[in-house]
Amino acid sequence: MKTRSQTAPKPLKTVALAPRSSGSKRSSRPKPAGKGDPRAPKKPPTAFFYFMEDFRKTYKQENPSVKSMQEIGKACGGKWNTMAFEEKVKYYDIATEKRAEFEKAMIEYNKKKESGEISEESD
DNA sequence: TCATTGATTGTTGAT
DNA sequence: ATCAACAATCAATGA
Repeated sequence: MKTRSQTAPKPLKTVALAPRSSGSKRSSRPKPAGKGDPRAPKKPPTAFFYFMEDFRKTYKQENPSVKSMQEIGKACGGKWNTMAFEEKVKYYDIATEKRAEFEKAMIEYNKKKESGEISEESD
């Protein structure tokens, strides 16, 4: 409800009227601004990641032989899909709070940039 | 690097 | 000029 995301597939507008007109495939990010940013707020882990932290331990206990995150990741995704929203909401809640802080940090970060770019702290 | 999914951000297109 | 949507990249882990 507050955030725009949260897996809320809403009907589009422009897309409905103009599906893909103006052929312009923006393949790849035109301007990777977040590459050389001095102190750009990094993205906080998503609910899935938080769940993974907990799942990792559990999975490791049941599968001490499995150390590859690749396999755990698949297992995580599999279970994540079977998990009830009530269980997931718990991780969503954590991630949501983190995002709130991240958003705030991003706003200030943008302001700084707008103000006059951030001085690269000469260490 | 790989895989998982979610989330964010940026750019562009259209009105 | 502003809204809306898309699209791609990134986030951590652990060998």
